[in-house]
Amino acid sequence: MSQSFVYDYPRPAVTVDCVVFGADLREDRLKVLLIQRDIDPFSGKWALPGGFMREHETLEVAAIRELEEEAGLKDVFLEQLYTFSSTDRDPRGRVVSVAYYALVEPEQHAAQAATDARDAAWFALDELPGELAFDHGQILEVARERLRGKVRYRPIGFELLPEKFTLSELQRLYEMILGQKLDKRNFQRKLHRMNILIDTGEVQQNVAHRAARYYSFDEKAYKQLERDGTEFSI
Amino acid sequence: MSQSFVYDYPRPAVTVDCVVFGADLREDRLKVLLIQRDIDPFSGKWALPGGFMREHETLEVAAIRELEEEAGLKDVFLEQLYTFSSTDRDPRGRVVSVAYYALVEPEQHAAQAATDARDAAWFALDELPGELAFDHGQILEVARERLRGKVRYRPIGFELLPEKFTLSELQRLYEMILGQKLDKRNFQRKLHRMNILIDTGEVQQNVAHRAARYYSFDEKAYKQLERDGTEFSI
DNA sequence: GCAAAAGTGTTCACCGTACACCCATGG
DNA sequence: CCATGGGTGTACGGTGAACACTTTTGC
Repeated sequence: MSQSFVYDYPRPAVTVDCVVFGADLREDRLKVLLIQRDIDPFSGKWALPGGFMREHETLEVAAIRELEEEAGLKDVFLEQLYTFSSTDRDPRGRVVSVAYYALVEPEQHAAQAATDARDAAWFALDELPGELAFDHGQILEVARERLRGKVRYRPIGFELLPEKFTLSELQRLYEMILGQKLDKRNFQRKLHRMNILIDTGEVQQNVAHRAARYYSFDEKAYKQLERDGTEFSI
Repeated sequence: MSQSFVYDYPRPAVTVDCVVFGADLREDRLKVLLIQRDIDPFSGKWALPGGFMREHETLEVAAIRELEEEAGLKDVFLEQLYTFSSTDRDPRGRVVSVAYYALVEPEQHAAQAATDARDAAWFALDELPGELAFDHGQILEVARERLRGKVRYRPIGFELLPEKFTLSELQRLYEMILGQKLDKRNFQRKLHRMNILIDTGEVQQNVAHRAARYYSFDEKAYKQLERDGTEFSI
């Protein structure tokens, strides 16, 4: 099939890069998953997990594969971010990179190094291990901006959250992403009004204060709201 | 440089495709710029203008070049839409396509066929010339959705509009994009409140009704609002 | 004078925002 | 009993939405 492909110019390579944000509710800050490169270029430097797309896979599949290969992460819901194409972004030659981003719980996604990576770890966004490889610092900035914009207009989807969560946890997550404090009463009222929360009936156990209720997302109601184009803002 | 590139897999090709919307204020409807292909695959079919990225250009540059080569369009402000990578989207083999979109005035951007195109023309969105080549019908749908979403949260920028325009023209443009009627008084009040309109002092000439004022966009004020993250909705 | 589009205000309902106190639990 | 976080209501201001008439102009 591709043998018969008529194409006169040298082809650029296509890579995927993944910006996986981890909302560390314990430490109350956002982290990002990085891998330490073990091969040149930028051997020893930290970078976003990612790699070359293969011939028979889509970009999404490549991104999911690379995340597992390089950092041991599975079951991550990725969303396409942007495609980067500066001519000098890779010293090896012409490489176009399609970036994806995701938001997960770092505790449930223990990072572990694998192929081509000396190490894999979570880093707080204000404590990055030096300058990242390639243009990954720039990609990370674009992803942060996108995540902030996204969360402002749409409630964070069920894909991005634990099965069960308390409203305080959800609020802390929003605060981390937006980088600002929110009013507890207003936040709770707004979420309740959206009718996308299901009270699981469970409550926190063994906490030294009044136990919080656990909620889960009402996936059906949420998707219906998305279809209706219902607007939200936090 | 690219000779020394270590990469074991067959490389996919990279193309750009451009969804150029034309707001035809006279006919009160949205059009899209298409070209009729003159080479296989899909010879004779209509398609989005686009083509292969070359080695020493960025995707943006490639998109601008292809728009001029294939349809004679210049000075178009493009925004990246999405990157499509289904494995079967091109019968010639593996092709990843990065789509861009834009909104222009069709009168000021006369389409004319050129390289690889038998013809180039504007089509109303509900009168497309049959099924488009490749997955371009799908790309077009994604672009429509994006344009609607964009216009709902941000006022249409100065890049996308004539130098001078009346508020009715602007309203008709919004109505075309959103596919719904808007209230004249509410629309005008909202635009005025944003403080991004400059009254040019000019008025319509030779119209069989009260002459409308011409406005232009206050680019500086608009960018300032964007920086502030000021929210709008129409 | 008439057809055609421009321009202009008010009312209502809803929502975002600001703000403070009592409740339940473990230690 | 105290420290900790959970949970709740109200008042105000702003904005989106609905709604109709007068003005200007060319013919």
